[in-house]
Amino acid sequence: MATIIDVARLAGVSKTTVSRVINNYPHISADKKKQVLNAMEELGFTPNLSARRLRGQVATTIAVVVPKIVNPFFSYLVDAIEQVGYKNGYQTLICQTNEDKEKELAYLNLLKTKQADGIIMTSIENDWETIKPYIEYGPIVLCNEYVSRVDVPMIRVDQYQGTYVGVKHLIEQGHRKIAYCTGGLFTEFGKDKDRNHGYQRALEEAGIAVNPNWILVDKHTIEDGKLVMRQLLEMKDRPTAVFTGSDEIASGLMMAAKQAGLSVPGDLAILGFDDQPIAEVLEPALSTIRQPIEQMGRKAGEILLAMLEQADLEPAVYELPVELIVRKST
Amino acid sequence: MATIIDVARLAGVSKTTVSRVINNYPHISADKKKQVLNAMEELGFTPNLSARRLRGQVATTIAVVVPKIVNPFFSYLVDAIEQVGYKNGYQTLICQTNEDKEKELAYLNLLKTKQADGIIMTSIENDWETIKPYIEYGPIVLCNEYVSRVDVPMIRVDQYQGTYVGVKHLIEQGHRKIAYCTGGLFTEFGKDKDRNHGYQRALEEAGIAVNPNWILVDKHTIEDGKLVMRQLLEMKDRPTAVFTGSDEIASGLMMAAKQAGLSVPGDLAILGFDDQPIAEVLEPALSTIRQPIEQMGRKAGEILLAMLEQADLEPAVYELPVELIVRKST
DNA sequence: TTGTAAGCGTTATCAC
DNA sequence: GTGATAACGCTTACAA
Repeated sequence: MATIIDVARLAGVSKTTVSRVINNYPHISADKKKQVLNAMEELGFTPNLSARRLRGQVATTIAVVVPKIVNPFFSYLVDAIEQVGYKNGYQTLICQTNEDKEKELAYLNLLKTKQADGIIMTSIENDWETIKPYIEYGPIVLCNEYVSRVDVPMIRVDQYQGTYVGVKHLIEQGHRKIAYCTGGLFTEFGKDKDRNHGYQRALEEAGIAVNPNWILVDKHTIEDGKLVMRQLLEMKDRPTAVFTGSDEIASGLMMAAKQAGLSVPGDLAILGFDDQPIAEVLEPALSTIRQPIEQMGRKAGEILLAMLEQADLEPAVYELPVELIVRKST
Repeated sequence: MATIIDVARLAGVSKTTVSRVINNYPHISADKKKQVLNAMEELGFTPNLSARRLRGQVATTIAVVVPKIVNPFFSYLVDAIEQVGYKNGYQTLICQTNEDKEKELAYLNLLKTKQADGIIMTSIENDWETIKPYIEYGPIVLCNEYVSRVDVPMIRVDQYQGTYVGVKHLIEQGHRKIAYCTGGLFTEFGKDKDRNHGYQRALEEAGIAVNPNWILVDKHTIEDGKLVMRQLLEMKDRPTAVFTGSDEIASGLMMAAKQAGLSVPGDLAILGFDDQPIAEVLEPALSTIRQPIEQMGRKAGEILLAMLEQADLEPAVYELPVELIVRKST
């Protein structure tokens, strides 16, 4: 590989001058600049980023932490972020935790070792107290996931509202026995908390009590959805509608329901979350809560880049709207 | 950030010794080693990778070039590669070209600048002659995509066989009017070529002539699929079956077909390609050609890592089997 | 077994 | 406007 010295030699200037050309220094004579440019061209020179990183503070890489890239929600998010990054000359490092705490920490260390200049986290495995110290090493932006303390910028959708509106919609369709099937847990943290509250609040307003048997947690995949349906079928007292935490669980539910001879939404109404491509191709087409994925990704990317340019950006919470999409499954 | 020098100072040894501990040098006294380890722990030391890269030849990053990460085929491929990488201490850099030649070249430059130690390409935008010179800078493995000259290892499935078997299956179901709808082009290069040949060969064997009106190229998304269906509907002489290049196109086709009141497979048989999750949830469930995505990714990762360890690995072609999955749409 | 010192390719500081 | 030179943090001869 050609280095700055080779270029300098060929152009008959010092390496300082070459460096100045690379970095668009203002005061360089036109002819020397041209000589350098020619030499760079001739040698096929590309600056060594490790060296630049080691030396100065070039920021060129952002890392995106996702739990599972095969989940369309996250692949679309990554897509949006990557586009913003690329447009601004940044590379995107994709970090898949597979919901592993260790792996998440390993990826956070990218910040420490300056392999990544900033990180966008779309999921959180460790406690916030464990993660927080890393902001010392570079900007962290939370996108999709969030925590109660505003130490870092957070891009979120109003999960409470989304769930509330969804469950309310089911109630308006005449349902009183509404199951709740979520990818998270039924806990008081972050995203889960808000969704839970939305569910509870909607029921409460309609004077309906929560039935703990109908709370199904930690469900993620199509396969999980099928399993859940089997569980529901075995119940003596069966819900007539299910609010799900993702279109994928909803898909599994719908498949298993149809297979069991249930009509959707006649015997069982199913509501998804996300509005992924799959929602539209299902039969009946899936009603769902649309998350503005692309907007979220773009916003997260833009904010991280802004923080990289001016380190003192005040962390804020950016809330994006969700939307109820009524199709045929409810 | 703590450096090797800080650790050395705290441990009361030279930085060489620290370096040796980091790199598991054999001959170090147990107590000095312990001192160093303690010091590293206390300071929360993490080696600076830019420095290591600049100095020696540590390989820690592989890049995966994909056209579109939101395409499940590629997100599953990336997933498999990432897992292999992580298990062996490598990071995975995801490079999305969006089918842009410039962007592909920009990503190939990662090799040149040693930001990536090796690259797995799952798609190719530029001519092979343009890409080939980059192998000078580091190993390149082709996975899914392939070219006729074996300059680099290639992991591929027998696209010819897949297409041939699929089309033959349609013929066996009694179809004689079979459309061909592909993501690529109807050309004589790489993957496209083999698929085309498979289609032509199967027809030929059954004594059926190719109808150019039924060759639809450059179709990728669900939306494309819908559009294609509209095209088909306008034809006086309509095919009774469609071989598609991906489950996504097939989904779009199926949606539009049902909307137009056509029964699948009664009025129109539809065959997908890939066997993505979506294939199973469609109604009727989609018959398709299954690609061993996970295997492909794993193999590609393993081979790249092997090349990184021993540079002189002879490039070979690894062919993986495809499988016809008959469901309800054919 | 351990330490000293040179150097990887770049940029910032200072001098001219 | 241009050029020496010293860092950045690490590894690796070479010496001890």
